[in-house]
Parts: sequence; structure tokens; C-alpha cells
Amino acid sequence: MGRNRATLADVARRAGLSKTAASMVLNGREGTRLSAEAHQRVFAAAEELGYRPNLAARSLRTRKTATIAFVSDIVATTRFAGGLIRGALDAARERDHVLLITETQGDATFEQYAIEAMLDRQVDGVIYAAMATRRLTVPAAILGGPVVLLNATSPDDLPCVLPDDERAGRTVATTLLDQGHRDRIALIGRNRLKEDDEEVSLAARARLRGVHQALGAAGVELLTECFCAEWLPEHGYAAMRTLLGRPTRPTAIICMNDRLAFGAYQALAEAGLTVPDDLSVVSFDDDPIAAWLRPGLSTTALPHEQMGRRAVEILLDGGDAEPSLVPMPLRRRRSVATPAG
Amino acid sequence: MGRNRATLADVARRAGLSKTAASMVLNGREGTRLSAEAHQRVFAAAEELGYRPNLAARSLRTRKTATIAFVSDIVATTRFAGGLIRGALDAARERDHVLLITETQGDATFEQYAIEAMLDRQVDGVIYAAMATRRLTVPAAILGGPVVLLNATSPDDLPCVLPDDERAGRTVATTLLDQGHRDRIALIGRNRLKEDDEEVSLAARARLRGVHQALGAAGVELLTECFCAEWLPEHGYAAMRTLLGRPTRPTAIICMNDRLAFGAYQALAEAGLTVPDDLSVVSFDDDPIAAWLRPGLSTTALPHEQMGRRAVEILLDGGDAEPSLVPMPLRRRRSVATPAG
DNA sequence: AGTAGCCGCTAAACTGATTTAGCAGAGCAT
DNA sequence: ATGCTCTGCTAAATCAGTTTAGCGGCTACT
Repeated sequence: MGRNRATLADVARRAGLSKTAASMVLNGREGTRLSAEAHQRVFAAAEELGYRPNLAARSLRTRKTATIAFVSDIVATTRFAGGLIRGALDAARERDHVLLITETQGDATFEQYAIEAMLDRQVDGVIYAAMATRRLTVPAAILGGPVVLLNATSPDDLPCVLPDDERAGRTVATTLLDQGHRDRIALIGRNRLKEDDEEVSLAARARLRGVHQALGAAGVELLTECFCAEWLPEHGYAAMRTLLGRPTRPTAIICMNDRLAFGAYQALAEAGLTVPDDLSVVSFDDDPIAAWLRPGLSTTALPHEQMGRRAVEILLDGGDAEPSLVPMPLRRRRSVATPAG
Repeated sequence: MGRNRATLADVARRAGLSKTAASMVLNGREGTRLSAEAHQRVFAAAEELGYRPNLAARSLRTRKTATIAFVSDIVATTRFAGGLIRGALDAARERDHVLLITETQGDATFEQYAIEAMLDRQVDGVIYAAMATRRLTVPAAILGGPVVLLNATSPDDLPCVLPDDERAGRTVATTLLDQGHRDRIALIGRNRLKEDDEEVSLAARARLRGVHQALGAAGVELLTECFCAEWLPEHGYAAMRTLLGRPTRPTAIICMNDRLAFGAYQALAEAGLTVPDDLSVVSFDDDPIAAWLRPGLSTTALPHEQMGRRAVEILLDGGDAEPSLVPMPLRRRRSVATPAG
């Protein structure tokens, strides 16, 4: 990989100048007194030799590597990771940086190892990402340099990037209110564990708060709220069946995420009910499946790319102390309509 | 990030030896004649100082970085990428390597940029990954060092890792044959473009070949094969509706991927038909959705983690000239049964 | 006695950049 | 003639490792 590349010394020699001069010209150093002609000669020589600086040598001296560590708990398990990474990648490229990616798999040994590997490579900063929005404690080892939390907060008040789940909650509720749904709105996906333990989830509580705020402001109360042990299709399915067994059938349901909504769709189809004519559905995440359902599921999108991008921006360009809340846009599809009655 | 770390000189000083001695001991150099006691002293000193070598300095001399470039066309768009990356990450960690990830987005300028960024950082090798199994041409610039193609082949006969789609095709067909399906098996997802242009897909043709092989060996012919412009749920839905409109209803369908199968499920549900009692379904990919469907979809899994892992192994440990075909295991769920009649 | 070889170790060169300190010459004022 | 500043440039140090060449001292052999 990359043998016999031209070095700065080669460029200098060809330009008939010293390495110092060549270095200064190529780095565009201000306040140097090198002649216009010297500039020309260096640029020409570099061009002719196809010179590219050896970054190992440079970082040895400058202690900068133009490399960012992207440390996450899990990249593969969740399909959301891709968006975070892509956003980060884009923003990094725009700033001439590159991403060193590792995964801890929630394992302390792996984490230790990953962090050492990053520090050994002198990364310029660390993006510490969680795949579920939550509160976590970052390992002390990385606190020596810039750190940005992505999809997470920490007790240390480190800069962080989060989706604006609370606002999304309001959006979701408002969407139903605007269509005329009032007191027959049900919610699927209550879960104590997620709501009460910030180390498990920050999204659950925030989404719920947003929903309650918007409904409360309109003087509306939820018809009922179904518990779900996990936010998976099978739990949405079970919850929906329970709901359909009750005397009053809701005109609309809010699902805490799209996978639950998918389960609900399945139960509705089995019961011979049609979305949105018999019942409207709104949800959170904009999982790819939301677009594949029939009819398409209206949902507030987790802005993964934006978040990944923002994290890099904060890391490299600096950001304010406040958590950076990224809005979750509503993806309008056909699952919401005016209630029949 | 990582200021005031102990250097080799510090370790040597503390051990009362030269840098040379310390370096040799810490690298476990064979054939050196340093005393057991010297070894002890160096190890002790390194331990006490928490010494970790500066990799920039090391690679400057050795031209090795213990870093692998993972260049892909698209990481985010497809959720499959995560598996490839995770497998590669695991295998890299086991070999004390780390992954530098970039994305070209199919854009030549980005690709050029990404590759230069990697070469400037003196990566030890490149994994060039495509997110859809296909044939491609790798940029000449990376041919200077070790390269492994992941989920792709190239005209240059570079080492490559591919899923064994042909065998998966046989598996899928055999699964149906074993259940007693014979001459009422239909296929959804024929597509000239994918089948004929290797730069679009290698999977389509291989899967088809496998299916035809296994059926042919059993003296069975497909009832019919439906064209699909894309392999998306809506196309599977449309194809299934067409199939149901025909005089002979199939007892089983083979879908070229899980998203098509998902669409087929939707059409079946609408028609009031039940999987697997009225009709069996088998497919390819093991998309997360396969497990979420009711009943669960039997499908041959794209072994993404294995593939990512294998690519790193070949890159670092060497591999044979043959393409490495990774088997696609059948995930048995409930979508296949013995035909009713 | 001479020298060959081994043992245990080190000085110094080297990797390729950045950066500090400073030199030679010109121009100008005193 | 002397000193001063400014211009345009360079030698050498530096970063933190690895690697080459080789140095004394000892033993063993001829």
C-alpha cells in the first residue's frame, strides 16, 4: 500500500528550495516571506511528483490525525446505525476527516480495548454513540479529549445530540387531533422500564410526555394505554387484539414505534378492519417498514443522518453546552384519516 | 486526546536500559540476546508507566498501521451493511486491527477522495464492499496493496467473498419439494436487468440457476415465473395479485427476496388466504421483516457477518484464489407446509 | 599468544513531516 | 562606517518509535 511516494524532501529538491520552504508553502502558512516565485515552484513540483504528505509523519509532529473515533455499543443489530454513520461520514468528509469505527457490544472488555485502540491512534476526538436513545456513563479514558455523545446523554454534561422525541410526541398527537379524533385515541407501548430508567431509554418518556402535553392542551384524554413488554411487532399485535376486545373501539391509535404499529396492522387485518377507514394509526421512527405497509404508515422520522452529521459538526466546529435536539419530521402517509362516526 | 503519555524512552530510562533494548523486549523480538532480567525490568517499567506505543511513530518507520480500509458504495441505505461491518469489525479486533470506514455513494469524486484519504493514512489493506452482490471494477489506485472484494467480483480476479446464492436457490426449491410441492410452484421476481447484467446483480441469476437445478433434478417445472421491475414489497404485492387471478392457484411460491415475499403476504391477506395452509412461501435474505411476519417467513439468510469476517481473514491471513462462497443457511419458520390437496 | 565467536547490550541512523532559531544580504538612517 | 531592520530563505531540532551496525568483555579453540 503506497510505496515509493514522493516525499516533501523530493518536492523541495525539485523546486530548488528547502524542506522548510516547501512545507510552509504547501501548508499555506501566513506571514511567511517566501516569494511568489518560490510558491509557484513548490506547487509545480508537488503537482508534477503527485506529492501527498505522509500523514503518519505529520501526526507524529502535530499530534493531529484528522481522524475521528466513532464508538458505538452496537452497529449491526439495529438498522438505524447506518444513518448515524452515514451522516457522520458526510460531515467528516466535508471537513477532511475520516472515521475510525469500533463497536463495544456493550462489553466492558471490548470497550476498553476499543478505546485504547483509538487513543493509540491519536484520534482527534470521539463520538460515543448509543443505538437506543439513553443515558450512559462514558469511560474516563476518553475524557482527555473532545467527546460528543450521539443519541445519548451522560451525567458529565458532555455535549450531546438527541432526537427531539418530546416534540415528536406533540406532532403525533396533533396529527390525530387535527383530523378530528378526540376521546377515542388509544396508545400502544407503555413500558415502565423504558419510561423510568434513563439508562434504558430516554425516548419512551419523552414521546409520552409530548403526546400528553398536546392532548392535555386540547382537553382530551387517552381512551386507554396498553402496556408492551418490548416494542416488537408481536407485542403490538397482542396489544391491538386486546384493544379490539374492549367495548369501545378506538378511532385512532398511537404506537410508540413502527414495529408495534406493524404488529397492530397485522391484528387489524386479521380482524377484517381497514386502516385508515376503520382506524387511524400514527407512530414514531420511520423504520423502512413504515413505507412498505399498506396503507403507508404516518410516522415521525428519527433523523439519523442529521444526528450523525450534527455530532461531527459539534466535535470539530464546537457547539453550545445545551443538548442539540434534532427535530423528527412527520412523514405523512395514508394511515391517518378523519374518524368515520 | 492522549497527552503526556509515557514514551519508549521513559520506559527505557526507568528500566536502566537503552531504547533499543526496550523496543526489542516489548516487541518480543526473537534471537535477541537480552537477559531474562532485562526482560523483567522492561516489562515492569512499561507496566508501571502504563506505557502504550505511539502508533504514528511506529508506522512512520514500519509502514504498517494495523488499520484496514473498509470502502463501500453505500452503508446507510441498506440495513445489510451493518452485518458486513460488524463481522469485519470482530475479525479485525481479533487480529488487533481497526477499521477506517468510508462510503463512495457511487460517486467517482467521492471515491477518489475516499481512496486518497485511505492511502494517505497508509492502511494495510482495503476491503472494497458492494451492498448488492455484483461485479465491479476497482479503482487502480488501490491495486498497489492487498485488496479483498466483499459481496462483489471484479474482472481483475481479486480475492472476493460472495454469498452462495446458487446453493441457496437449491435449498429453497428443495424445501418445497421435500414438503411435497410439485408442479404448482410459482416464482416471483424474474428480472432481466438483474439477471443479465452482472454489474447490477450476481444474486438474481445465481438464485434462479439454483432453483432451476433443484427442480430440474426432481423433474419438476415451475408453474409460472412473474416479472418484477424491482424487488420491493409493492412489486411482490402486484405479482401475487396477478398470480391469484390465474386459473390454477399455486400451492407454493418462491420469492426472490423477503421484501417481495412481504408484498405477497399482503396480497394473500387481502384475498383472505392463509400462509401456509392455502399457500407456502419461501424466500431469500432473512431480512428482519421475515421474523416479524405472521407466520414467520422461511428464508435463506444472507450471512453478512460471516462474509465481513471472512473478508478480513483473507486480507490479513491470506486466502486462496477461488472466490470464497459463504453458505446461506435456511431459517425455518412457519411459512412452508405440505400442500392441502 | 592469537583470534574467533558469543553474549549482552547500545549509539546512532532512519522514517517524513513541522517548527524554531537564525543567517546572509539589501536598504536605510545615523 | 556602523548599526538597524527587513526580506527571503535554510539548518537543525523535534516528534516516538524501529533497525542497523558494532562495542567491549568473556570463553574456547588452535
